[in-house]
Order: sequence, then structure tokens, then C-alpha cells
Amino acid sequence: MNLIRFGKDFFLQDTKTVSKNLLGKFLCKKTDLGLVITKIVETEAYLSKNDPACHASTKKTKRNEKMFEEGGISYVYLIYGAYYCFNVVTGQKDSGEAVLIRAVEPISGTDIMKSFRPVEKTKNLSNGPSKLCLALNITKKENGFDLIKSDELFLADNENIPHSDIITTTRIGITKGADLPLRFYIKNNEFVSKK
DNA sequence: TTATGGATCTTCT
DNA sequence: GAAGATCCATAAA
Repeated sequence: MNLIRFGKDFFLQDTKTVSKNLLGKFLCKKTDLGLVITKIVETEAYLSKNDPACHASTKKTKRNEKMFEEGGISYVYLIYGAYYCFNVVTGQKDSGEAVLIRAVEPISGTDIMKSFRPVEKTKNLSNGPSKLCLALNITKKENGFDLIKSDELFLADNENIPHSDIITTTRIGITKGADLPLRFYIKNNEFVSKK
């Protein structure tokens, strides 16, 4: 498979634009067992302004500092003391914006993913933000990774999803800013966490 | 040093 | 469909 990486320009666009553009693209992870390739099917945008749900909405801390870097790196954090969530940092340095990858569809290396996260149905392998982190073996060690240059964790180009097949709704699992329409997913895709 | 809450998942009915 | 598990990071004192 021919994997084409994105340039920095891709990540410096408007965060909502990047959120939509990431749909249908590949998220790749090199593991000890081989290369895993997945397709992004669901994202959420977290903005710096007028968005109380964003970790960067309050102030810069040791935990969210990666969100303030220039776009093109990863931001991984622990939630509920037990699960990881994977974000792609976007925008200029100090903007404090990112895109949460909520769900992916296994493309290649499905068996490897199942070795990290045993499930009966492939459909349940990566249809959630923490599920995909487990399946791709993404942990705190992957925080602050360079997604443009790294060969271990990176994004690659693929199909563009037609605008008519992108559904925009409100975000999930948050208590603040829950009414903002910043969640995007691919229409009729089985691997979306919730419709 | 202590208290509290959270961008979730799994298990049970 | 509904509720409990679980523990780190942050903020307050």
C-alpha cells in the first residue's frame, strides 16, 4: 500500500477544517508485531475560543502543554484514570486547538490490533476513542509525537469524503460546551461509535 | 497534602 | 438500556 504523508500545511488549517479533512484518511502505527493501518471515521474538534470542553480553555498545564505546540503532533492524555484518548494538534503555536480521533476502521493488521485488544467482533475493536488507543497500543509514551516525520505513529492520505457524506453533530461524553456542533463522522459507516 | 471530577468502557439486566 | 469501576491530574488549602 502506498502511504502518502501530509505536510505541515495540512495541520495548520482551521481546526474544524482539519477535523473534516481527516475523515477517510489513514492513521498508522508501527508496533512490535508489524504495521497497523486504520481509517479515520469519526472526529471531534476542540477549539481554543468559546469552547469550555477543551483542555486548553483554562490555562496551560503540564498535561495539556502539547496542545499549545504547532500543529502536526499528537496529544495523548488519560481519562477516568484508566483510558487514553488520542488527539491531533492543529493550528499555530500557542493556539491550543486539537482534533480528537473518536473512531477508526481497521484496514490492515487487524490481527495485531486484536492481540492488543481481544474482542469477538471486529466492529467493536476501535469504535471509541479509548478503544482505538488500546488497539493501536497508543499510550502516554506517544504524547507529543511528530506525526509528520515519525515512522512509528503517523497519518497518511487517502480518499476524500464527499461533503454530503459527512454528518455534523454535537460532541459526546462531555459536560461543558456539549451543545456545540463540532463532531464529524462518515455517513453509514459501521465503525462510528454512536449515530 | 488532600479532595474532587472526568473528551470512557465494560458488565449486567 | 443502565449503572459501576477506577485512578490520575488538577486545584484548593
